[in-house]
Amino acid sequence: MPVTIYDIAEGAQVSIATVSRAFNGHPRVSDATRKRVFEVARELGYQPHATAQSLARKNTRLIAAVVPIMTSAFFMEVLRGIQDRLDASHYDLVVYASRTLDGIGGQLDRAVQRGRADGLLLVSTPLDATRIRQIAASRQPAVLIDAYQPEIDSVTVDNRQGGAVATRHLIERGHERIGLVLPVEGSVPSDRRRAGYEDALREAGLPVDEDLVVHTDIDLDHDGYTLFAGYSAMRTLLQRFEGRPDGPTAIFVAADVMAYGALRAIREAGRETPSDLEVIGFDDIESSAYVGLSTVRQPMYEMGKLATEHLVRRLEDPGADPVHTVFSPDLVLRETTGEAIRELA
Amino acid sequence: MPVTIYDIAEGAQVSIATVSRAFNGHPRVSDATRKRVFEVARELGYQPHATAQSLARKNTRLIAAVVPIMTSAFFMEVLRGIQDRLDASHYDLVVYASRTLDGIGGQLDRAVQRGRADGLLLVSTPLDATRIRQIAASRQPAVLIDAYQPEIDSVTVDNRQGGAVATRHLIERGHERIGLVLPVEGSVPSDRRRAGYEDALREAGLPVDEDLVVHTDIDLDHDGYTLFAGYSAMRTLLQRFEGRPDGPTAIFVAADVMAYGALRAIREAGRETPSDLEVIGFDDIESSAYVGLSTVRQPMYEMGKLATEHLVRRLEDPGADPVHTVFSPDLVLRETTGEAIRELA
DNA sequence: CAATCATCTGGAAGCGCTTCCATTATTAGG
DNA sequence: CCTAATAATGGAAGCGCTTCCAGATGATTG
Repeated sequence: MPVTIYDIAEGAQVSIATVSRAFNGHPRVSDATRKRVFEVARELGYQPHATAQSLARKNTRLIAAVVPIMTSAFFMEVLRGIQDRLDASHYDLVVYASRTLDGIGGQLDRAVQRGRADGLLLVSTPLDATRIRQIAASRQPAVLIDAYQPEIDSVTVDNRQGGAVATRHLIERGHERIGLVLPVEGSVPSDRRRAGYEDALREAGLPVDEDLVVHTDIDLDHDGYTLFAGYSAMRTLLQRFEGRPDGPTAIFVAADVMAYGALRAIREAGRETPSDLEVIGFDDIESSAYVGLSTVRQPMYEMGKLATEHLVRRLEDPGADPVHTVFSPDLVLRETTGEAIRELA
Repeated sequence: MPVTIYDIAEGAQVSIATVSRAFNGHPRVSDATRKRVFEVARELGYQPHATAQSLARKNTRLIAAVVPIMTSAFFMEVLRGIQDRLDASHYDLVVYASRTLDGIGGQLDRAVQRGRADGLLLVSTPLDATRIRQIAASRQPAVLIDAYQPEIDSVTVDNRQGGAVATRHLIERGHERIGLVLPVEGSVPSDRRRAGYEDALREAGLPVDEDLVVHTDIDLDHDGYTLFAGYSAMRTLLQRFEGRPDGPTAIFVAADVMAYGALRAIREAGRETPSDLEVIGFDDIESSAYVGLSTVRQPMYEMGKLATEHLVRRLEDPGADPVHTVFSPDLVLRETTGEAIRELA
């Protein structure tokens, strides 16, 4: 039989109220009593019952994170940031991951169930008006990561600027025919990266050529942010220009994982990176340094950490106005855009 | 004010007991009443309170997963398997991740707290006798993944066989000087992979040369299962044989992520894979197909899924004897051991 | 020395459910 | 038509804690 607060009350000859106060560091408990309580608790191996505490306190000390696509290294990094911040708090993390984007609604339903969690972290989760109302109705504070809604706190990166930065770099390297490999059409982050790509081309007086742009038609349930989607889209692009003189000499791929797929497709086609075709990605996941992939760095870890910081703060102060943090992406140059290979730190 | 079972009892003119029964699909509720209850509940937007249910039912419908090192793709894959199985159940997943191996104890403490979760999934978690007692004392069923203890259910892969399979392949390809790149000494899975490596060498009548083996001395808090650890260990190995005629012509790296690091180190040294140096890894994480890394496949997704299956089953039948499932690893041949590049499916 | 105050403690209500037991209404069986 | 089942429902206890309120005790003050 598990030991309860009653057992230790009996053992220490006090009421359960006092035991509870002792455990919660309430000041109005004499040192002698507190010591006695702890002593008995230790002997009996007492542990407070988390559920009972939750019910009585009206909070669960649980944070729910809703994430689509467990596959991607992006989410891993964000999760690390979340976890690190949470370690410093008394919150535990419930993960609602869905393999498909469609499934995300069901996960959200579970996450917002009354009495499940105290707060919500929504990673790359597209939200329609109904969902927003649902979140509001749940009265749980929420923070979006890699997504934006005016009425909810969010932490994002400036995707448009990132797209521009990547493209400008390729232009500066002398490229005029720059391919763009994208996940599905309609994904907000990549649509904005595309906008940045076009900004940079126009800025440089270069034409925007639809032929150079390819959206994946693969892995739609992940919005195409996968290795295979990048591979397959790149093949499409290569085939499109096969034997033509006006093919791209550089490619901007909207995500590092997709870029890995693209690099593979390029190799399979017997072309070389960077000599035949330069490539730049987006995200800077950990392995990209080793692959030598130039990319636009998104501070994923920091985004997760900061979002959690905001959430924890909002849990203490629910009234505040929504805060939107936008990180600036950084250009990271490596071998796939012509840098010499060098030692890693 | 959130709506409770009392509100809907009042609205439907029944007792709270009946409302509860209606919601839990209890047979002894008339159709008319059930309908009325649901109707009122819908109107009022009622949702059962998860915490209150947990307390009354004495179960949380939560599974705790303890995982070290959120970094690695290995855990991602396992987590996907867990999540997929969980989706088909009514359990949600609490993730206790720790960035360092030392931190894992603290996470475990949280995970086994009374009333926190109904069951435990422990991924690659080294357990000492104290911890095992702690788990037993918590009375939660547990399943180990990528770890073994006689008294606890487990799902593992035959690491020794995997090490042998990888090494045999290199031997068959004509190599006699085969390097071995390992994480820290003392990590159980990699020690067994090493044993397999030695098995294969002896089998073939080749000497086991300590000079060819290198353990990383980097990222010790992750047991060295990192890109950088692989990179750095490989550099050590290359330097050791610099200018010598008896250097390795092939390398077995005990984990794919480490192999990525090793490949980088090889490239930096101006050597080529596979022409100068063949490489085989262990794990077969998703990106390895794209990198063209030969490896030994560990069915990570299936391991996560099966472990969860066992756990869920044990939750219903706590008495059963421990079950130990051992998967056989598969050899996957790609470019780094000389296969021709070919299209991905 | 009575009045006031601060400190410590216990009683009891309550958090929102589930479920056992008892009760009532209904139907079947003889 | 009466009794025995059977079905549907309500009352109430209980899950293990927190916390409000009040009481008791001892210290302080004029």
